[in-house]
Amino acid sequence: MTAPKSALSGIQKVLGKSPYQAHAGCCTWLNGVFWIRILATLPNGNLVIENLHDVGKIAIKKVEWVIEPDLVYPLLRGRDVHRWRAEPSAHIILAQDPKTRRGIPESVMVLKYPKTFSYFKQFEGDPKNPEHGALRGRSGYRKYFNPTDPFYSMYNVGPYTMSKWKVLWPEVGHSVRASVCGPTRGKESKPSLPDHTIIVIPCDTAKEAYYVAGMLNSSPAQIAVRSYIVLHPSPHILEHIHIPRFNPENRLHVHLAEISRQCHLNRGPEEMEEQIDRAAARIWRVNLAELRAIQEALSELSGGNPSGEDPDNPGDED
DNA sequence: GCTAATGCACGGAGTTGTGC
DNA sequence: GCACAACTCCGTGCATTAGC
Repeated sequence: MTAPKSALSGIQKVLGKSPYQAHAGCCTWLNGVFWIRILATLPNGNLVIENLHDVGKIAIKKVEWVIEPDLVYPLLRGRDVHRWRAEPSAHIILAQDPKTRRGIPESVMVLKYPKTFSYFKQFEGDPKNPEHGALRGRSGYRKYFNPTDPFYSMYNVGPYTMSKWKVLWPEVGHSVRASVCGPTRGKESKPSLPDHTIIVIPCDTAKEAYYVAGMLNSSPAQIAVRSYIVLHPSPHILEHIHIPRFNPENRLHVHLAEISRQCHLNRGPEEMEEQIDRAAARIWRVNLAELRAIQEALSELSGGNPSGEDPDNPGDED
């Protein structure tokens, strides 16, 4: 760990193992098949979709298809998650049972979701000699699944993936840019699913999610993270940053959750972030002098941008 | 307009944990 | 101690930006 000396005493109060567990998002190994754009909704509810054929390194043919809406979820990519903001930019087809951690059996797919199954079928590849760029040829499928498992099975999909309330941050970057993501509003009330470049903490309630995001985005947590990671703020962060379990009876916790919620509504104006820092500092018992030292050190590390947000991606451009 | 530098996301492989 | 399962971590290469 490297950090300015003046900030060390404050940072030490933040360190420790967290009771929360973080997970990577779902891994497809062939995003160009599973990631889609919805072009239209038909009167019977079915969706006209186009695969995001050009998102990945592996060339995929471009396809327009009609599928059932049941297995389509909003997709959060790394670029969709910012500090205090997470907005899905595409959709993903999840033909997976989070409990068995296998794809939905083909026999069920044929009966219940024949259009979605036929969509996948065109990308299946030769079962005996699966080529690169086919679903059966995916490195992960070959490594983790049997040829008898559904050929559209995915990885890193568990109950946490389907959690209604989540705290997320992108795995790529020099800091944690945390945001809360709840169920989508309106007709399509489905959880947004993170891709595998996003780290997820499942939460029971909205308040708990706002509390955890507030703690992670606070200056004490930010500097602790930045003092030891190089590029990938992965789930291991919670092995080092101690975030006490949310207690709805604890007024400090509830207060922090409320400010964090306001930051999400207002995209984190500076005066609110100062309140976040102070509330988080009280929870960690970091005194005011230590907090000031941390904020100054963070400002130096960020080149005068203590929030840790990318200067070219402030998150309030729209 | 071209080249170099930088940032970041995708895809894959290594590591750790668990059960027998 | 071994085999298998689970999943995190990171290298590579593409896209974007900056400098000339």
